[in-house]
Amino acid sequence: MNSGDSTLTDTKERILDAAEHLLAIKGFRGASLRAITGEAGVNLASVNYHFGSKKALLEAVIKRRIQPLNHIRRKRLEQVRESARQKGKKPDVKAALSAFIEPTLLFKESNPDAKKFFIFIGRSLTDPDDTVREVFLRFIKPIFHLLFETACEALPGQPREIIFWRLHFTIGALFHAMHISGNIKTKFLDVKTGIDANSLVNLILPFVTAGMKAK
Amino acid sequence: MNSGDSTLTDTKERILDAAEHLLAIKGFRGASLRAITGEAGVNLASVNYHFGSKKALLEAVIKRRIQPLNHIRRKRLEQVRESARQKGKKPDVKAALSAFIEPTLLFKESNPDAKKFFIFIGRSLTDPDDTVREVFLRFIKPIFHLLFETACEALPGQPREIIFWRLHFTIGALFHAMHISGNIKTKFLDVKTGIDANSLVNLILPFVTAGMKAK
DNA sequence: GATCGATTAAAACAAATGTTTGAATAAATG
DNA sequence: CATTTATTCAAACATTTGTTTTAATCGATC
Repeated sequence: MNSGDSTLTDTKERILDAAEHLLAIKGFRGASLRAITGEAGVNLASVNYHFGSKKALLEAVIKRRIQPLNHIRRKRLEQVRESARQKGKKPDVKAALSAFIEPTLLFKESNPDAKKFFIFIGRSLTDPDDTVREVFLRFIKPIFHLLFETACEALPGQPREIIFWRLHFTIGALFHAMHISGNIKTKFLDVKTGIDANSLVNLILPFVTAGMKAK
Repeated sequence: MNSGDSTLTDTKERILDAAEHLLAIKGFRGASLRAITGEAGVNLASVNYHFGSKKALLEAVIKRRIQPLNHIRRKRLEQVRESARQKGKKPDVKAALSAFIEPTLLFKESNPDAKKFFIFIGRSLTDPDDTVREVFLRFIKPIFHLLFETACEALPGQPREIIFWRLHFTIGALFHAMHISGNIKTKFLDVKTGIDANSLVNLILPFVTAGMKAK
């Protein structure tokens, strides 16, 4: 019986790893269960046995990575708000953006396999498959709202609608950067995509900070 | 015989329209030829008869919209460079960005059907399907290079690599905005997606201009 | 009006998909 | 050890996919 030992979860984790890889490069429809189980070295039927369906596998793949990431993002965003409240000042815009962006980008180096997931996140909101978008949105929504509220506190002069759109521009810039920087191809539109997470943070933060503060 | 009359091209255009619609909302793999021909009201085999293959249909769909769009973007970008050269000054950053962004967004209102294509463009660079990315990249690359050179002239103080990444952030912000603003769902992460093109231009231009100029 | 090429139509094709089945094997339990 | 449960495995299932085929229909030209 399943008692949390590694022999059983081995199969599940091998499936998750292979699925993560293939979902990232092939998408939900393009990653067939035969390809996934083939790469994982397990039987085709084991996906439906362990997860129930392909959609449930997708959810498991996303949840495994997003949940710990969201935990960090939430903690850092609440830190920014709390420390500002203690000082009696409004939160710093750059700090708020950094609280969301830095964990997201550094996440790549937290786990060697997370790199694959980068490509997947970068496509999450525009994925042609309803299921993928729906699952990702469910996870992203609460964090996005927290980021939004923090940004509104940091920029009390700006209308909320403008902040909303500018955060979407930020997300767009970030996710696009994640997609191309996580790409297998070494070049994308002639830019070297092999860039380390810290450098990318230092590139994107000034850009979006200036954008949020604009005018 | 084909002599350019509307009865013949009618079938091809009906296929193109239906394909554009379904490719946008379902993606390349999700849009089946049966669904496309069904919506177009034509026979299944007519796609392979008129276009040769599904991939060739995809190329035709993209080319039909992208080519005229690229023509406008190229003209406007060259205008920015030329008028700056005549004045003996460097190009204006905002003008350069506007030359690329404005036609892209206004394109939505040039054609009532182009709205569907919006979603497709918004996903073009991160599409899970190799074919889609490859075809879009082929069309986007030369314009992106022109935009890059213009931006380098406008920001002579900045290293080219930084400009390169910031333009990618710009593209990411723009395409993400296109995707959600072209979306069928009226709400996306609680923001109203039904926004007219001019308002979106006025929202995104200050953001990316400030981002390009940052520090 | 007959002929010939272009287009449409219905049917069949082979390949690939997610899922289910039922037997075989392994592991755990009494 | 015997038995029960969990897991693996190969095979088959029913759909769906893009493409091809072959015949029917249409349109223009002689």
